[in-house]
Amino acid sequence: METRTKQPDSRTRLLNAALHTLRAKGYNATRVEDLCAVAGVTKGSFFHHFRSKDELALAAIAHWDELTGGLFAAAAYHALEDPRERLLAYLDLRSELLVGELPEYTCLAGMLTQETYLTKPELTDACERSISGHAASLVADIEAAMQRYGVEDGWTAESLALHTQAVLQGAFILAKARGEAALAAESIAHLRRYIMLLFRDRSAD
Amino acid sequence: METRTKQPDSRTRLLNAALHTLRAKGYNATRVEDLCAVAGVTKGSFFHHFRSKDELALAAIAHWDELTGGLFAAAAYHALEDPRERLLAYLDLRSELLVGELPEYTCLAGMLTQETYLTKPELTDACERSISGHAASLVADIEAAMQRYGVEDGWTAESLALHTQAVLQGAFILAKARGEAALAAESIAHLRRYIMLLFRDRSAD
DNA sequence: GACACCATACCCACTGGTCGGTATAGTAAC
DNA sequence: GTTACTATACCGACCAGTGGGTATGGTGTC
Repeated sequence: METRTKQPDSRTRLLNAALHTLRAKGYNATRVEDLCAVAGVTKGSFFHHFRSKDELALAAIAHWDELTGGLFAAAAYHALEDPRERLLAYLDLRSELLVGELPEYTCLAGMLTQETYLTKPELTDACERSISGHAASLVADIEAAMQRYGVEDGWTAESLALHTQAVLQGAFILAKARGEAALAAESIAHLRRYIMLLFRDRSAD
Repeated sequence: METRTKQPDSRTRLLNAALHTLRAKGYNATRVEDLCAVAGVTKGSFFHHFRSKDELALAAIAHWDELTGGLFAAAAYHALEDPRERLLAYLDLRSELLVGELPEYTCLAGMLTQETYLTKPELTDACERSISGHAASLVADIEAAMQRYGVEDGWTAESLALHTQAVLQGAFILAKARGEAALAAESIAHLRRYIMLLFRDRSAD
């Protein structure tokens, strides 16, 4: 019976097409029909599943959150005992993810934020929640590290968490401008070094 | 005779309108007629001065380079004796520039890079030159600081220069997502702390 | 100083293509 | 026959770019 090479359903195919194409071309330059072509469905099908292009973008962000949320939640480093090591391992994972074509490892939320700021408030909000939510997942480890390494320096765990996201977003822009993933990796390496310098053994002091 | 409140000519008004509107709405969402309305000229005038919307964007980036290049070249901190202090003062200046409405302090090149990557190669190239050129203007100070503070750590001056730009770009995205400039300032503060940690007096070691 | 000529700047009505979205009819499954 | 989905033809708004024109000022010539 050979169930037609078991593809995901049309809706999911459209969402996956959106993840790829939106990151590659941005919101405005992506045509509904581009997505249909990539997903292998027709426009009729598209508007059956989504009321509008905007609604698809919102759904795509939700889809993105689900995928990435799962990826990081399942990562092995959460088992590490030292919270600083957990943070460093998180950055190492981010570096390892810089493989393949550029639009494959770039952040959807960061991309859309830039473009929809001021023109599509609901989209920007969704992106904000996505980024802030991901940043929030780092706060506990940062707080624990601050405690363990006796850091009391006038900055909050939340601000460092957001800073990590800023570095990643900025690294993606630089990588796009130059067309090399290596650049992004170097920026992450600088951030890693910063975290090592922040949380260092004070025993010698 | 009262020369009619001395406005710049139409071409310059269009370029200034482009700096503002492109940063606020992005390339694709900016209509030629939006720019004309802001500049107070007609579409006919627009196409008299620029062959196409693309060409205007290129001219806007050149205009941007000129303005920002002048701004940073003229900054007072170049007179400081210690190269580390020059770097820190550069970051302080970047922080001080975070005033007014968001699209006023955001980076045009970073914005356009995101959006035109893969769709408008010439524009992306121009953005890349703009960002890389600005980063390059920091390299000499970084090298001097590395020398003075005896840093030999497996990273290059160029990579730190690019990292500063990545942090700034990322900070702008976060600020857009959350709608507050304060966020960008905090990221710059983290970068400042990193540089202080990198270049610190080794006399106590 | 009057005339012819030309260049630059500018205006505005229009067009031709594009694209989000709709209407409608068809098919598969149960 | 009803529900879920897909296909195709089409509509209407929008917008980059055009074409054909005017206004102004300069320059050479007599």
